[in-house]
This record gives sequence, structure tokens and C-alpha cells, in this order.
Amino acid sequence: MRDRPTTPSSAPAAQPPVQPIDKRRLSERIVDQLRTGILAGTWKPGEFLPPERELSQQLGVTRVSLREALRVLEREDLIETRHGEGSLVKDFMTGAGLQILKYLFETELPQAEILRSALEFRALVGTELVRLAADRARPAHLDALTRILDEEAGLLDDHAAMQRKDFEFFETLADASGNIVIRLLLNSVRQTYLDNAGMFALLTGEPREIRRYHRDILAAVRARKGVRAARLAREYMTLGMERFFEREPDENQTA
Amino acid sequence: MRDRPTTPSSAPAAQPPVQPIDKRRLSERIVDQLRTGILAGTWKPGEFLPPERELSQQLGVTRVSLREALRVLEREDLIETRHGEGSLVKDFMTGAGLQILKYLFETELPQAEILRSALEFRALVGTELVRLAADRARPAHLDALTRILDEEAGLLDDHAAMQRKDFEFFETLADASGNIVIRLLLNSVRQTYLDNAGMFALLTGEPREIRRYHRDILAAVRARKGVRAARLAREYMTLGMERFFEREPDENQTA
DNA sequence: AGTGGTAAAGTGGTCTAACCACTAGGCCAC
DNA sequence: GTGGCCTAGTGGTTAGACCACTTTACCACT
Repeated sequence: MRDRPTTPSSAPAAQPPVQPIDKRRLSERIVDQLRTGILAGTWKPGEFLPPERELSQQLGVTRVSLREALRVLEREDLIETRHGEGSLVKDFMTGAGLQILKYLFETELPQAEILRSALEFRALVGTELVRLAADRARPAHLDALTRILDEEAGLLDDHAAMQRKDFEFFETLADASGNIVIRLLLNSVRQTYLDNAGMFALLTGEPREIRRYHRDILAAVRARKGVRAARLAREYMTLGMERFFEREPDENQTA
Repeated sequence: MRDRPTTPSSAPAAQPPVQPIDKRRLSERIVDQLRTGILAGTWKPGEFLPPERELSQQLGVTRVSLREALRVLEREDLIETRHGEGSLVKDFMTGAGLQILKYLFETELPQAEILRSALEFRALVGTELVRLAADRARPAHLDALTRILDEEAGLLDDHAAMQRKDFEFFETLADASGNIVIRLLLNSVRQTYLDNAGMFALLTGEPREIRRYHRDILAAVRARKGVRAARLAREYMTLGMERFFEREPDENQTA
């Protein structure tokens, strides 16, 4: 393919002159709108959403599209639809699962608490996951980890890409840990992590630093040094927290 | 209300002579059927489900009901519906979140691995959750925990009820931990845990033993002895594993 | 007082049938 | 090559009708 007089497509693309078009289903956009309303408190737990006929008319869609949206919100445990009564708004804090974390990042106000929780949780799971991986990793896992490390070598200038690789690295470790629940857990938080990769990037250090830790962790895992691997993982995942939060009185003695 | 010549309703009810009627929505039953098929491999990742028109006819329902079901499966990351193409079955092991754990317990064959993963994960999170709770629990949390312990006193003969209280106890500790992500995580696994309470009951010991641990953990949390509380929690949550699995070479030194 | 039948209003659940929108593949004109 | 166009297959959306459930109130028995 020869060069042509068009917008250069290589390198970090500048913003194009047109707006992308929202091609999502109506039901998806309805879900977004209603979920935002619920998380923001427009409808409070214990209240009912407007009747389907009314709500669909307000939204300018048919009941069919609205109802597809309601099924999704129900699966997210944000509402409970009752035949003959209506759609009851539930308390997401005691009902909704990890999937909604992504939306809390987008909407909830006291972000600091949410971010702290997320980093703390990441450190907690990451540490144990690595410990297990060191016990149980099989050659195929080690190969996969090595390959990721190789690929990272070419991404030392692309902070965002490195962040994605970081997640992939720990996903592979989760595979190696032989714990299917942890594997599913990472699936649950993947979207949250990738959507906020930029924010996490500010906390997790430079690409070179990330890769250095990955390298050391892999070495420890390969050598089956579970304690050392876990200590490295904890150190790595605590970097960001130390950078952004006053170090709390911390009596942890995990290593 | 006087006594009447009808089936006694007190005490553990014997099985009634009639079958309960499935009042769930069509879409829910469709979801069950399709999800089972996907997890069992009837349709494999990369394949497309039959076209909506065809599938709805096979199921004996309209596209409307089928499509509500598809939205749920899509939210569970088991399928991806593409306009103009069809509904693609995805690999649940790399896509689906913790919500599906419940169904893996019901359908997947190598249950031992899943059960081991669940117990291992429970121990891991439970331990750290207690550690955090000891650091941060506030009076209101301690009161709630005390109340639960009181209620447990009346349930020492009801293994199943005790199991539910156990979950409630740790949910409250999650509140006390001040970590919203862990709180949401417990929501994600609640259904799995309660639906399989019987199975876990076999592993977690007698009600009296459970309560004794709860009491000791609460005492340590109240005294802000994070290390001791965590050690107790780990011990408690490891009991079941030791009972059912050969103790693996374990290099953990978490306490 | 308690029980059960009935009716009405409001709301969710399901169906029918048609039409719109997107994707992929093949063909063709430029 | 590129773009236009057609066609077949599939999902997306609409409109309106009707069924089923819940709540409330009223009423008729016992």
C-alpha cells in the first residue's frame, strides 16, 4: 500500500475533526442513564422506578427496549422487578457486586476512599496470588510470563500500554495460581482497571520500574521462592499507595 | 386462631404433598437453560448461538422474551451479541466474573478444584479483611458484631442458620474494614456461599466452634490486635481445608 | 371476628407482526 | 485497488394488544 495524502495514521493520532457516533443499542444507553440515576440517588433504595409505560414514554423508547435495560439492571442487583408492583430500587452497597466498581469510579464523589480501597485490595490480592503462583506455576505459565516480559521491552515509552501489560501479567499469574476464583475475580475488575488505567498509571510508577518488578517477581516465581515473590509483589503494589496517601499506622506484618 | 385439622406447620416441615410452581419469568428460565448449555459446552467459545428467530421458536417463546434473556447473558459476559451477525459465545474463564461461580458449583464436574479455590480464596480474603477491620472498626461496627454474636447463641442447633450468621459476621467485618471493594466482593459471592451453605457447613465445623472463633476474633478486633485477629481468622478459615484436603506443601508465613 | 369471593385499578409479562439497520459476500464499474 | 451496489441473513426497534399478578375495597357468608 502506497502512501497517500491523508491524515497520518501512525504515531499518537491527533484528535480527528469529527465526533464518533454512538452505535450502542438503545437498551445500553438506557441502562447507563438509569444506573447513573440510581448511583447518584435520583431514585433511592426502597423506592420504585416509574411504571414501565410511563418511563418508556419519558425516554422516548418502547417498553421492549426499556425492559431489556431493566433485565440488565436487575442482573446488576441495582433493581428488583416485581410482577404487579413495579421495579424496586435496591441498596447497591449491600447488594451489587464488583461489576459496579467501574461506575463508582465514574460517578461517586468521595473518590479518594474508593481509590484507596481499590489500591489496598489490589495489593492484598496481588500479594497472595503471587504467593500461590510461586507454589504452583507450571512451565506453560512461566513461558507465558516470559513472553509478556519480552513484549514489555518494546513498550517502555507507552505508559498506557504498559499498564495493560501489567494487568495481563497478573492475569497470567492468576492462571498459574491454580485458583479459579481468583481468576474470575480478575475478570470482574478488569474493566474497572483498564478504564482507569490512566489514573493507576500515575500511581504505579514508570514503565521501567514496572518491568523491573515484573522481572524480579517472575524470577522468584520460577525459583519457587513464594515468600520472596510475595514480598516483591507487595512492595510493588504498595508503591502507589505510599505515593498518594499519608502512610497510615500500619501494623501489617505480612512478610 | 384455633387449632385446625391441617398439616402441622411448626417444626421442620415435612415435604408437602404438592410441587411448588415455577413462577419465574420466561426470560429467567431461558437464561438458566442457555447458561447451562454454555458452561457445559453445548455451544463453545467462538461459536454463534442459533439466530434469534430460530432459537426462540425452538424454545417456544417470542423473540422478545429470548432477547431479555440474551441481555442478561451478555451482562454476565457469557455471550456477545453483534448486530447483523449473531450472538457469539465467549470463553467464560477469561471473561466472566465472580457471579458465575454459583453456577460452576452447580454444573462443572471437577468440583474439587472449584471448592478448593473457593476455600482458599475465602481464607485469603477473610484473613486480610479481619486485619483491616481491627485497624479501623468503629463503635457502631463493634456493636453490630456483638449483636450478631448474641443472636448466634440461640442458633447453636441450627447449622444452616449458623452458616448464614457466619457470612453476616464477615460482612459486618467488611463494613468495619472501611474497604468498599471488599464490601462489594462479599456481595458478589454471597449467593454462591448461601446456596452452598450446606456444603460449607460440612467444612467449617460445629456451630459452637464457629461461635467460639467469632467471639475470639471480635475480642481481638475490639482490642485492635490486628495481628492476633488475622491469625485467628486464618486458623478459623483453614480448618475446613485441613479437614478435606491433604495439606499441601505450604510455605505461607502470613502470621 | 374471621373467612373467602368479587371486582376494579394499576403494573409487569408475553405475544404478534411488521419494519429498520447492520454485516458479509459477490459482482461490477471505474 | 477502490467504491458502489445488490442480496441474504441476522440483530434492533416499533406498535398495539392481551394476559397475569398485586393491592385495595367491598361484600357475603359463617
